[in-house]
Parts: sequence; C-alpha cells; structure tokens
Amino acid sequence: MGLRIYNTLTRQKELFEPLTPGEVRMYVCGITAYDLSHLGHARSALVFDVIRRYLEFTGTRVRFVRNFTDVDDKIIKRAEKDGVSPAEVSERYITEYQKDMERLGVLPASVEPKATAYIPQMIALIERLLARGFAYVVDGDVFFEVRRFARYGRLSGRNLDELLAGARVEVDERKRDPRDFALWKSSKPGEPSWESPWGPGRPGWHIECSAMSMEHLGSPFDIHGGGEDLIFPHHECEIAQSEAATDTPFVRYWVHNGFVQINKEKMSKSLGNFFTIREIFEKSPYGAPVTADALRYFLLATHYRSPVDFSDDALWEAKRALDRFYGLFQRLDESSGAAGPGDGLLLPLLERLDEGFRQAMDDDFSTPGAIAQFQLLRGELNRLIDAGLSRRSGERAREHFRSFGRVLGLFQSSWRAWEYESGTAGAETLTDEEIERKLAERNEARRRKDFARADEIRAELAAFGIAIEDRPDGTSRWKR
RNA sequence: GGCGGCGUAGCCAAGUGGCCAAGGCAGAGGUCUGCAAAACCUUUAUUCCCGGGUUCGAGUCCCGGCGCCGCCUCCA
Repeated sequence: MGLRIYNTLTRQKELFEPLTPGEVRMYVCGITAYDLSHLGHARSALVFDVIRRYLEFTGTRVRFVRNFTDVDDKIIKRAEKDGVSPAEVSERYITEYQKDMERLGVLPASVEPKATAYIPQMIALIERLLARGFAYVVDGDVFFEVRRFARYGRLSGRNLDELLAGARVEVDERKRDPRDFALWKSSKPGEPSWESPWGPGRPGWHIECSAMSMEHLGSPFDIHGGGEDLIFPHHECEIAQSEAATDTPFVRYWVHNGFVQINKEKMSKSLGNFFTIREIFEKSPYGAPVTADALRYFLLATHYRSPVDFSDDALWEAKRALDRFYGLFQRLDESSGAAGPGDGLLLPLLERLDEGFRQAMDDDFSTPGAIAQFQLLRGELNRLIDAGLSRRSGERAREHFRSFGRVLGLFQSSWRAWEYESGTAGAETLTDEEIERKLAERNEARRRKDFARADEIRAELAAFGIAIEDRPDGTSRWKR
C-alpha cells in the first residue's frame, strides 16, 4: 500500500516517497516565543510529533527540525511591557514551551533552532535574492518583489489580483507593490538589531524558516508543516524566497493541521478564547500524566486536518475512554497463569491490530482510525479474558498495546500508575493502607451477610472518590 | 467581496463509487452480583443539510441552494 499524505500544494492525497529512501527530512514551524502556549500550539506540536513517530515506527530515519522564532514585534512589545530585554522574553517562553511539551509527551525535535542564531544565513539568502533581482532595498529595508515570482499564490490557491482586492493592511508607501513583503527591517533605536549590508536591522518573519530549513535539511526537503493559518502568507512567502534564491523546488509535501476551536470558533490570542497548556494541566482534576494522555487522546481522536472543538466534557470523555483501556490492562495483568480457550485466538487478533493500525496511519495519518482499531481490540480481549486467557497471553497483549500505542503516545503507563494519577488531586484522600483496611472490614461484613455495614463502608470510600469492584471470589479491588 | 474547508445517529467522529454506513461517549434492555461496579451480550442513522444530475450503482463525483467555519492582518 504505502503511506499517502494530503499535500496542501496539490490539494490531494499523494503517495509519499521521500527524496532519499528510508530517510525523511521535515521542518515544522514552531512558536513565536512571547507568551505561554495554548492548546492550539499543543495540537500542532502533537500532530507532527505523531507523524514523526509513525515515520520512525515504519523504520524511516527522520531528521526533524522545529524552530523557535525569537525575534519579532510581539516579543519586543512584550519585553517593553515586562521591562526586560527581548532576549529574556524569548528565552523564558522557550523554556516554558519545552516544559509544556515534556509534560504533554511531545518529543524534542532533532534540531530546535532559534532564528537569531541564523542571521548570517538569512543575510546571505537576502543578498542572493537581491543579486537575482527578486528583491530591492529602500532606506535600510529589503522587500521581496512578489510580481517577479510567477508561482506566488500557488500554495494558498489565490492569484495576485485577488490579494490586492482583499488587502486590508495599510500599505507601506515605499513598497513597489503593496503585496511585497519584508525580508529585512531596519531597526528603530532600542530594538534588537544586527549589522547587515543595508545597515542595522532585523530579519522579516518569513526569511528565518527558509534559512533554517535549508541550512539543516537542504533543498528540496520532504515535509514542511504547520498550522493551516500559516499557509498564507507565511508559507507562500517561504516558497517564493527559497525558490527564487535557489532556483530549485523548496518542499515536496506541505502538511497543515486544523485548528482547535472553542464553541466552533478558532482558538486564538486575538479572540481571547484560548486555554494555555499550563492552565489545562493546573485545572485538571487528574495527575499530569493522566491529563496528558487524555489531552492526547482527545486531540488524536479527530483527524489532524479537521477542526476539533475543545471542552471540559470532551476531555472527560477522552479520560473515560482511556479508563476502559487501563481497566483492560488490569484485567490482563490479573489473569490467572493457566492456559485457556482464549489463548489460541489471541495471535490473529494482534495481527489484525497491526494491519489495521498501519492501514489507518498510512491513510494520511488517520489517528481516529488507529484509535478505532485499539477500541476493537479492547472489546475482543475482554471477551478472550472472559473465555479464559493465560498470563503469558495477557502480557503479550499488553505489550502490543504498548508498542503500537507508543506512536500515539498512549498506553504507556502502568494501570496502577494510571489509577493513582486519576485520583482527585488536592482533595482529601486515604492512604492505600487505610483503604485496604476498610476493604477488609467490608469483605468481612459481606461474609457475615451484613450488607448494610458493607454498603456503608462502600459509601464512605466513595466519598473519598474510591470506587470498589468486587471479584467473584469474594475479594475486591478498588480505584481512586 | 475573493479563495478554501466542513455539514454523517442525542453527542464526538471515520468513511480513498459497490458486502448490513467504522469506532467512541451517553441512553435502553439483558447476563453476572446480596445490591452495585467492572466486563460481556443486545439495542440506538431504510440513511449521510436540501434540490437536481452523472452512473448498473453515490455519504463518496458534478451543478445549484442553505447553514457553519477558516484564510485574505500577527496567529499552530
């Protein structure tokens, strides 16, 4: 079959063939580091993390670059507001971002370059564009002349006339054409600046990604990703700059993720309807590992290109779904050592997961399809356990969940850790010993057929958020 | 206004022209249980926003509506 990826450039799914077989080079636009990241940033990071993991899962070597924009108007503004330097602002929020990613279980990229470390490469690129007649200098600013690049607009599906008609920005009079964009900006006093052939200044937004991607991945490279709001103008401009400078294609597959929404509206800074990753973890009633898994499950249960609507209910639903999986893992773990009728049926089921999982992921990274495969297997395994399954088979099945789940970053905890972290944080709770003592007392009462007392103890434990499940043999297990 | 996307059960959500339209959550009934919980079984869309068309056959392709969203300004 082979992996097929939806390419924004061609607006269709295409068979994915890396430039070098067995090796993929991908670049994803990271964040501008001027504030805490929100769920939308988390989705983008997660989606490309999963894409990267899946490629690696299939035996591909992945060189993965995710950048940080650490020079920008918003950073400068924030620095003024906080009374610190722009560098301090970006450093701080890069660190915060990395903390968030670690907590979410998003792996670090192979390279995480910062724009300011690539000023010489950017200057070289701009000089090349000037030499080739694609750019011009006005009072220390350098602009890219969009009209000179015939393919401008191809990625976002628009032509130059439409862009002019729809222009809502106030036009910089010094531009030859209102659609031209800045490659280099002369800096005002007090702003971060670097020496350049055109005087002290700082790079325009788009040029950094061209410089950093080509520096680390060459040109062309395989996959360039980002949120769909970057299609225009950011990625359109990247293509123009890069291809005008090198005269070779820039990127082969453009991949864009859809937005996180709140009540069907895009989550964004400007609308103010955003949740930071930080506050979701802090507000969550669960431990961080459980919240991370629930968040991942929630985000991956929708295809990456579709919008996904966030709510507390949605997160709760994801948590419930994961509870069922961890419930299965516990049952698998508790299965008796003896061989049973289920053992002979196990292997075909595991093979079916293998095939179904790959088929789903090969179809433009259909994580919802992959999750459905896990759900199917969950039901099958519960039935096998009812029929009788050996401990050895149970371990084998659990290992299957763990190895395939790793691609999505799910099912990696032990069921004990899962239950423990599911405990209502902050609330008063009981120690394991206290719970065991209560449980023993209850089971003693049950033996005496003193069900009133047994139910009373169950209610007491329930008040602490502890649920009891009785086993057929008269013992009980509990969950926080 | 231009461009793009979406509209599938109470809710979330797959679906690359052709077996009964994945899967999950919630609900209902049942098995099990002292009662529960968990697990399992059964059940929940004669139909995929509406109207045309292409086809032997369309949720899936085409045309026209209606509704929602996004981009066109910084934005994952």
